Amino acid sequence: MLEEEYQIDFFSDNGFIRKQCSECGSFFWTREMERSTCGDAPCDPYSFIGRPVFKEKFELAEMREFYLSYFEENGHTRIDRYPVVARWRDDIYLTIASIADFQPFVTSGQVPPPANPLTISQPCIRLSDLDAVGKSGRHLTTFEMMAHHVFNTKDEEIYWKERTMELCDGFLNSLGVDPMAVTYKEEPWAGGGNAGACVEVLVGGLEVATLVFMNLQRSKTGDITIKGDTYSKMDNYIVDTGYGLERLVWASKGSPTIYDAIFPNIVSELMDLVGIEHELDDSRYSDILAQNARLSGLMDISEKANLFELRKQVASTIGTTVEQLSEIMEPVENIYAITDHSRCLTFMLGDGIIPSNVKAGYLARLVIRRTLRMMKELDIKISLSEIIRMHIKDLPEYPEFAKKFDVIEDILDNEDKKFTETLQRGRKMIQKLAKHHKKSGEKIPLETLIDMYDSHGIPPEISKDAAAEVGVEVDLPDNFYSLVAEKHSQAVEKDEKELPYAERISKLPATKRLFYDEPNRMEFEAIVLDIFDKHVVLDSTLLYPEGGGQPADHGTFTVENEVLKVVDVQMYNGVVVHTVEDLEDELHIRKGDMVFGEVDEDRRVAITRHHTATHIINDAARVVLGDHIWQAGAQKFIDRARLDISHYKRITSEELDHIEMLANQTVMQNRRILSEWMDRTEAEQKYGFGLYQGGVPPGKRIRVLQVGNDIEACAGTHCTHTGPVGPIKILKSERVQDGVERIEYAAGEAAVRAMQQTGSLLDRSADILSVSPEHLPSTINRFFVEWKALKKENEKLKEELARARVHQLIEDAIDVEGIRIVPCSIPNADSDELTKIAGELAEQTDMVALLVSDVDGVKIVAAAGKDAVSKGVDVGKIVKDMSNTVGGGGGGRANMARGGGSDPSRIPDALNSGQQMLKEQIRS
RNA sequence: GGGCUUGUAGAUCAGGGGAAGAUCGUUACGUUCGCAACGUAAAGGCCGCGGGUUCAAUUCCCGCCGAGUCCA
Repeated sequence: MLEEEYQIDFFSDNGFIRKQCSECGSFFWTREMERSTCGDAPCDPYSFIGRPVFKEKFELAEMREFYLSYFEENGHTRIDRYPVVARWRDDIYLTIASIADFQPFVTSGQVPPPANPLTISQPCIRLSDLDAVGKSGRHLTTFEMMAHHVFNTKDEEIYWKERTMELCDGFLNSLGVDPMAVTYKEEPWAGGGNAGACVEVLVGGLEVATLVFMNLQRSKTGDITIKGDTYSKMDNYIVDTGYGLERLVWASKGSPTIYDAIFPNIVSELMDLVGIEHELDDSRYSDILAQNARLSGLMDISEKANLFELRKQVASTIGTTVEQLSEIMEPVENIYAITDHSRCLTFMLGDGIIPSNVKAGYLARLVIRRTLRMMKELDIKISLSEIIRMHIKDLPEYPEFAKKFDVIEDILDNEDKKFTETLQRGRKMIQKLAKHHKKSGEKIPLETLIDMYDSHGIPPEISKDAAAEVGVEVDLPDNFYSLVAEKHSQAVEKDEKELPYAERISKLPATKRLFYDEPNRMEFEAIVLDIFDKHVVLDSTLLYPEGGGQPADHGTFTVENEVLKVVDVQMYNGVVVHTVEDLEDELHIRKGDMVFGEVDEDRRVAITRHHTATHIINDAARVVLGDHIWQAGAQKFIDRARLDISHYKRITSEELDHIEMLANQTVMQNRRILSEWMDRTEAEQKYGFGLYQGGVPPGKRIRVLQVGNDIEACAGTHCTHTGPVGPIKILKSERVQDGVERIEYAAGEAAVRAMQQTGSLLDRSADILSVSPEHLPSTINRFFVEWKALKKENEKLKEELARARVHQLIEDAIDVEGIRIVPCSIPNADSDELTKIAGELAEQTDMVALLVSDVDGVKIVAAAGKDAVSKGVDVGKIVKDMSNTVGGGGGGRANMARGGGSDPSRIPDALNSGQQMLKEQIRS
């Protein structure tokens, strides 16, 4: 990053000088002439612990309010926080920074910001340093990023670097900071395809804010290189700041750890429960924690080796051993981590994440299981939801969480149960394996441990424990989890679908979409703006382009008696592109032509009904299942539609019936469906992010659709009233992932057809049994029971028959050197019968049975008694040979073999040769 | 979205191309005044569903359905 990027008048006007850090070499600005280091770790250690840097102590709510009102007073509009689950984005699951709220559409300039300049305190979740949480004294999974943002365009600049620095410095001063303790460090920033100059704000060795001046975007032809990538200037340039609320509170209190600063009540309550004295007043005790935090500020402790190093250093400075120190630290660290994790879960679950085995839900489950494990380790008797209740009480600024508590409790009980089951299963598996290894006197190999974790979710510590109980050792390397990561091959990055003709399309004006204002009109005239291959762009259209889970309309274009079938319609940046079927000698249609267009009405109507039905079902499902459900996807077809919703249990058939009934009641009430194009920001403020159930549409204005109590941003086609949707029939539900249920249903004529189909299925089935459909269940049950009884009886009879034959066959046996052999053809006996007879015969230890039957080709079964086998008889070989003779194959063991073939005419030959072989085996 | 594991008796699981097993539970009988315990015996299986390969599939292959789990 160029030096000139940091030549800001603010610095020179306010007595700052630019220096180069004697430790790390980076440049920084300071008011203190003598300073030689940049103020950042590891060049400077934390100096604020025990020596708060601001005039007074702040609690979280106080600091948040202080910050927001400071920026309000300085011309910023305060806006509400966004959810911690980034539902408006498909590239990240969690909101990781305040700027994430405005990506991609606001930052790219497609959508205006809700206010400009604005200020916000955005709760964020980052799980990347999960292992350090609790141990480092400063890491959190959840934090609030307080920010002021400015979105400058090439036409209008609100403010840029000067004002940003001024505001930051002013804010710190109003907190009563010692101006000499503040340094501003230069640090190029890059992330998410953007980059820019950045100033890190350091107070007392702690980074409390980052000021990013985002004005670059990644570009292959760019002339600015940062961290190996090339960038070029953007038309828009954005002030992206981030002030760490929790860190500022920590700095204001100067407590040994950030945890003691931000949630002291819950920490001490948990300490009480575990029976640890958390005596921050005890200077020796708080010294240990402070020393730990100071030193860990200087290193990355995500590696176990580094944690040990940290312990060693802390132990030596306070004059104790690593073991003693660990004994003190570990329970405390776990309590810090539990408190942090449960706060994280409060936000996650409060904002509606449902734990699952995929996506954002998996992250929630990951945190839940870590927390439960630590709670088990410390033997904390209260439930996780109780801890969450404490957080909710501590966070009155978030009244929305309290309303969700009952659901959260239910979800967590469920998760606890599942985790316990998984662990039980795991213990059993490990112990079984361990017993096996104990016999051979080996350790359990690492590979097995990785498998247990990877495939069954058993943490290696648990595996180790379980194995130890059986007395088997386990090697558990420090880098276990990175070994697991290695096992997962790098995912191949798929190529972005390159849009053909992108350039030509970008030059065309947005197509007028007529179907919103005139939903019932099916014919139109329009002018051809451009044609490429089979793609036609018009100035206006009635055909709906695929989007929002609604498939494209079909239809026809007529130009001078030539009819073209439209088979696909897509929209790119507001330009609707129609694809027609086989444009033969391309010249039937030219730029500037007037075309007569017609929509395939049956298709449109069917899809429209299903789309409206989707909203009705969603509304009904929320009533039946609860407010936590969230649309996770939807697709409409001509004959049915499906809706995926987040829900933490399986939907029961009673619930499904209830949903279906409510949906049909909504239809029968023939309620009006309201649709309105609204300013995006206004809509968000009025209806919240529930609008974006089906995804976030781009654009300044969005179409807000109200069906029953369901209000969503939706660009699809809809009935004007609920009545015309017609009957709604739920077809089935399935669990598409853990935590996501799919409901499939048909509406209108499709529903009638579906009901007719099930009806006819019942009628046909009932017909076969000559009963009426209402007697089907009992009749089928009777048949099934009878069938089982008959099967059993049949088996018994075969056994009896076999025994009966056995007597006869024994009499016919041929004696060969003390071994009685029975070569015999038994017509019409199936292979089960042969097996029973042969088995029965071979009970006699000196007997060999060679049985052949002509059922379904040829079946051969042979069995030999013990004595016969010890004399060298191997019926496996014999059957193999005989089977070959009859055109098939077979084999088995020396005492029992089966085979068969397809040529019954050779049965005598096979029997003869088998008999010969047998005699040879006995004699040799 | 990608990977791995898994579906066998009411429950927990073993087995594995050639006659479906164990333990617990259930029932009956024996012992007992009765119960527990013990002994003896029995009942209980579309080996998840549908295809394929094979003389033969619960077993191997493919698809579907269900369950579990790791990762992005």
